[in-house]
Amino acid sequence: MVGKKAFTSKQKQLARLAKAMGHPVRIAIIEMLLSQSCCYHGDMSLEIPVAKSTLSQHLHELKDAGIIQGTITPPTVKYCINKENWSMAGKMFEKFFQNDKNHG
Amino acid sequence: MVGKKAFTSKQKQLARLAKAMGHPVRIAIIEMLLSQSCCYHGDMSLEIPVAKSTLSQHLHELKDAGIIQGTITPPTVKYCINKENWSMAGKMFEKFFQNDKNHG
DNA sequence: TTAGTTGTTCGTATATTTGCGAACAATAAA
DNA sequence: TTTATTGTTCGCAAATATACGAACAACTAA
Repeated sequence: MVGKKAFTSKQKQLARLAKAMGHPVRIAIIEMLLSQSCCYHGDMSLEIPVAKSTLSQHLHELKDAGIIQGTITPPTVKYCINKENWSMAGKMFEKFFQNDKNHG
Repeated sequence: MVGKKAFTSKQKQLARLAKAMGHPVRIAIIEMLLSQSCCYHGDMSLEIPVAKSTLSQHLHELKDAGIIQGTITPPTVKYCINKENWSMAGKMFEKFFQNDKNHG
């Protein structure tokens, strides 16, 4: 039990982002938001094969991970990608896949 | 219940890869393998703060997802990144983050 | 106020994940 | 054969994740 290191915050953050993307429903949500700039729960509900309550849960998880944002525009809720965080996430994954430790 | 589309195999594959990366232990494993070319269970066990049986489970998951490979070299087992699959995964994530539908 | 629309939260059930130690398997060494 | 080393699998417990419909909240329109 000596010498074992705790996880770094980068490792934890990357894992958190990956986990948030680790479900087909959430991949589909992100793709819709990326391709249409913004979308409404109802729109997504027509395309994605889960109950609206389940969709809401997945949206909540993506929001929690910082990947998307929601804005209330009664009676609907408009979701969009959190562009700043999405860009950061993209860079993290890029570095990870390149294992590029010298340009960070 | 009309008009809902099943998930594409790309969506499912990306979600599967993301899910496999969605845990700090598995991120740490991949980082070790990327930086040292190859590693042994025992080496990783000294660095990563989980029981050896738990580590074995995580290695199994990464193998299942196609990210790593294991070769028995008695009495140890040598793990390495499945470079071909890793490269493909990198490209999938790259496209996803760029939402680049015109160059695939 | 009463309906209607949209989306979230609640309550519940089931499935999966994570984790550990014990037991096991495979091999090498004595 | 016995012992030691390495790593996996088993058995179990606890925590999370997934999913659904019902109920609810917030707002708009009649």
